[in-house]
Amino acid sequence: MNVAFGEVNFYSESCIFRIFPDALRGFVMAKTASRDTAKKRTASKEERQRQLIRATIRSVAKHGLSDTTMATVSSEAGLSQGIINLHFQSKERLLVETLRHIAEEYRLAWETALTGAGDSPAEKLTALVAVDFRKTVCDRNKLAVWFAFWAESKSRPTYRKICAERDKAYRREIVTVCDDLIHQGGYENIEAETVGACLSAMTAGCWLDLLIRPRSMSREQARQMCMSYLATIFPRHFD
Amino acid sequence: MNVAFGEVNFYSESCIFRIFPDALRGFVMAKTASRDTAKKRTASKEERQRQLIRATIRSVAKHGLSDTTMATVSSEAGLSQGIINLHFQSKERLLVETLRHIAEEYRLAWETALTGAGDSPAEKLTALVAVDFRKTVCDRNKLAVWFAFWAESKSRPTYRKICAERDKAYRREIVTVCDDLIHQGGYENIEAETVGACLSAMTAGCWLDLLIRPRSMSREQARQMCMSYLATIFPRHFD
Amino acid sequence: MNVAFGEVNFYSESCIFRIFPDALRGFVMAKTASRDTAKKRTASKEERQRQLIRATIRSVAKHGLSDTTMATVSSEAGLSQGIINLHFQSKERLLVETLRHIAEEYRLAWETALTGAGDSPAEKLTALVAVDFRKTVCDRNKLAVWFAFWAESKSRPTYRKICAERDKAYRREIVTVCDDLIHQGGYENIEAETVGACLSAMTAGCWLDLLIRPRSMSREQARQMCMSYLATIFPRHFD
Amino acid sequence: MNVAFGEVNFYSESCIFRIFPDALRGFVMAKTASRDTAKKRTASKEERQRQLIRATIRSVAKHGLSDTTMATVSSEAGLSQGIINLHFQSKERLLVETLRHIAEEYRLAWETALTGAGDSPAEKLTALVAVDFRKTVCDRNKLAVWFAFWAESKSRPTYRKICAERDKAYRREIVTVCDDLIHQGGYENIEAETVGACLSAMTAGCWLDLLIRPRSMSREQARQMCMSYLATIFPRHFD
DNA sequence: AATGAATGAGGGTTCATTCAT
DNA sequence: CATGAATGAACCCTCATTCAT
Repeated sequence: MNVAFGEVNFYSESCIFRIFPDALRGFVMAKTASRDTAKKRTASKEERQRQLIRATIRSVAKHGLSDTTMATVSSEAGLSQGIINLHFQSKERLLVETLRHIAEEYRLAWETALTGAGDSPAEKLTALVAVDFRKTVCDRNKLAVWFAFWAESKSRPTYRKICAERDKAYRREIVTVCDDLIHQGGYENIEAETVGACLSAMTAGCWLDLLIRPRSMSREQARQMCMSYLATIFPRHFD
Repeated sequence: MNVAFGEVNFYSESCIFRIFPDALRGFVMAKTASRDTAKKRTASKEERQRQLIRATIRSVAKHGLSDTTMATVSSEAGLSQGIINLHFQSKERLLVETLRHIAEEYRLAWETALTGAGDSPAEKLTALVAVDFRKTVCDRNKLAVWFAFWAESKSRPTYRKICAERDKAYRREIVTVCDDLIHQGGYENIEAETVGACLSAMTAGCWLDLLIRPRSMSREQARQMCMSYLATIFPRHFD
Repeated sequence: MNVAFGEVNFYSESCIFRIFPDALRGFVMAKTASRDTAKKRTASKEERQRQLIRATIRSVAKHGLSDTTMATVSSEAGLSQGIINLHFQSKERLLVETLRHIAEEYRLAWETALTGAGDSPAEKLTALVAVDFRKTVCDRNKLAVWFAFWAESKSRPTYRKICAERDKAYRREIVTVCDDLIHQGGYENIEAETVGACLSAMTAGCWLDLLIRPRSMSREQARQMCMSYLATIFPRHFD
Repeated sequence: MNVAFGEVNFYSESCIFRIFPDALRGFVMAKTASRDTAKKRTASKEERQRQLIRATIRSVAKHGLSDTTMATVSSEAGLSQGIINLHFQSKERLLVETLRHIAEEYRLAWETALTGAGDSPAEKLTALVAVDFRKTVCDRNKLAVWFAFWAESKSRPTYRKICAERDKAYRREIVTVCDDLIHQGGYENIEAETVGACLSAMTAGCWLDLLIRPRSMSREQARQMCMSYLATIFPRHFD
């Protein structure tokens, strides 16, 4: 009934431990102890959790974070009331896992993109920008979730921490790549830090536009905007 | 007791009608009709509303929008529970009025800045950027409110509308100024629209950083980042 | 604006002390001590109270007792919020005085009617029945008030007491008249008590119909129903 | 702990569908579809609703309609606060359902009585009058509820409608029976309509007395009063 | 593992009452 | 005498959580 955007190929089976890195891992491991039946149950357990996280994303996008209740989520998932407490113990934990999920998914996306990209810094930058605006990452539902958590992160250290970690890793990567490009490309007066900060800021700003004024801009246009910025900074490598 | 950030010079007395432009204006006018006592009562009424809006901003910043309740707001204001319904009828209206207030304050800020700035497009752009990062506008509490409403605006047409209006006016202005600069400065291949979009995106992105990673960047650094962007686009007019 | 039924000649000036027999009397007396100005103030004071009682009747009729608030009453009276507490100290007292008022008005009405009627028991009975269905007494607003208080009287001794007093006096009177008629008219097997009870019950039942099914019956039809009952009981005196 | 009056033989199990005739029927049917567990749950659900309605009746009788709150009802039922909204969505619906319940119970009572009575109109009339004053129908708590709703029915179309329907059916029946009696018994000058109206009015009036002056009259005395009225109208069939 | 009836704390709101003007 | 802004207790209702099934 409720078909969400980008649910296909949600993430590959192999990386399940990245998705629930902290608390759940031990739990999952414990359960996986005995073989076959356990495996089945475990799989089903994870599936349920992912299903609920997907439902949470849709609910936050549809109703906003303040109006997302256990009821909106479980009904969005087509399941019963008590299911969330069964799998996540509390609403707070569901939300945290949801944030962690999209953060992890994001990290996975650009790490994968980097591996797939060419070796040159310019190609890497292009790949990183492309990731930020590709369908699965830049899905409007997920943007709604990002902004919901960012908005609360001033008052919720837990959210802030998760966001900060995601951000730090990404920023480090982009600065490294920029630094390479600056040195390899002979761009003397440019600071990698500044370019990284500008590019990140621009991306976030574009995401905001895509979220609240979806008609004003497409994902592709947003991407080109960021590329045009790179072109002014690194004229000999982009256009 | 509760001293909020940035309450000094909240806005000048003269521009009260700009702050409550729609519904309240008629009301205020009517009440001000008869002399002294009325004036006093009216003043007190408006003062209460501003006081409550300020308290709302602090509460949203401190607890987040989901955890902002009538109790947190009224206690932040040092007043009783019923006061909000007395002045705003409902929580929803208080929130809308708070958003409207911030939006109007923002518009007023850059309009005033434009009038005070020199005649050249470059000076105007400089002034516009300066406004975005000046203390009263770029106050972290207010940023928290902006992001809170942006986050909900996908699911709340009312919020979206208010945000969109604010945004449209500002964007139009900035594009006009850029256009002037492009033509007067002889920048051929540059589109004013794109520059405006980039600058706006960058500002929003910087605001996000200032909100959730306040140690990573100061307002002044953010401003310089934006100026540096302008410098790469309009090298003969900025540095 | 709000013109109530039967507000003209609300009750004659002379019987003011009947209307507020208990608590208010001392109060009023105290205030009347000094002459002219006092008289004026007192008059104005009573007028306010009557005005508020009339407003209460309209409000109970319009909104029901559960939805009658200090606000509905004072706005119905065209006066300010605090006025009721000023004159009646509490909502409860306003309601009690309102009940007392219509009870007293009712008593006054049939007492007056009896004095005006002929000397024969039959004429008296006719007059008593006529009172029950005359416009000022059987006004639908007032019926709503009667039933509102009757409905609550099981749980409110104060209401029950006032209602009971009104009722006892009336019943005594009607039984006396019936008794006279029985003896004078030579109706042997008839008990005055029973006839009185039946007639009272019928009246109350007709009032109910007039209140909740006003189209099913007019006041005049109700009166004739009661008279037809009397005709079957006292065939030689009514038809 | 809270033993209510007249809870014995609340209504027979077989007639559950009469009690919730409209909205609930479909629901109940749907739920009863699958066997045992469903049946059990459904039964429990209905039981809860009846339990709450009984508690409502007691609360209205004890505190009056204005002072009947979700808290008085749920505590009277020995259940938690939220239970009412769980089963009836709102207080208003609980009240409406309570009125509907009493009305339906009343209708069922006299319909059953008619079937059980002899074939002659006189026997039927006797049965109808008996029902009006039998313990389960003429319970003082239920009378309090009837009068509470009648009192509000001027300002609440929903209540008025439910009362009117109940009344219309009953009145039609009683008029039919009277008509039969008039024709079969050769009572020429008597109008069935009038007798029906008188009898109904008398019943309502007696109910009022039983409610607010319970010591002045017993149910049996009230019944005899009504029978004595019938005896004066139809002397050859009653005494 | 999953359900959904039940709970009760806490939410927004109403409203009788107070009091400075 | 009269007003109406302000209070805060108590209202109805929601919803995260529990638990019997």
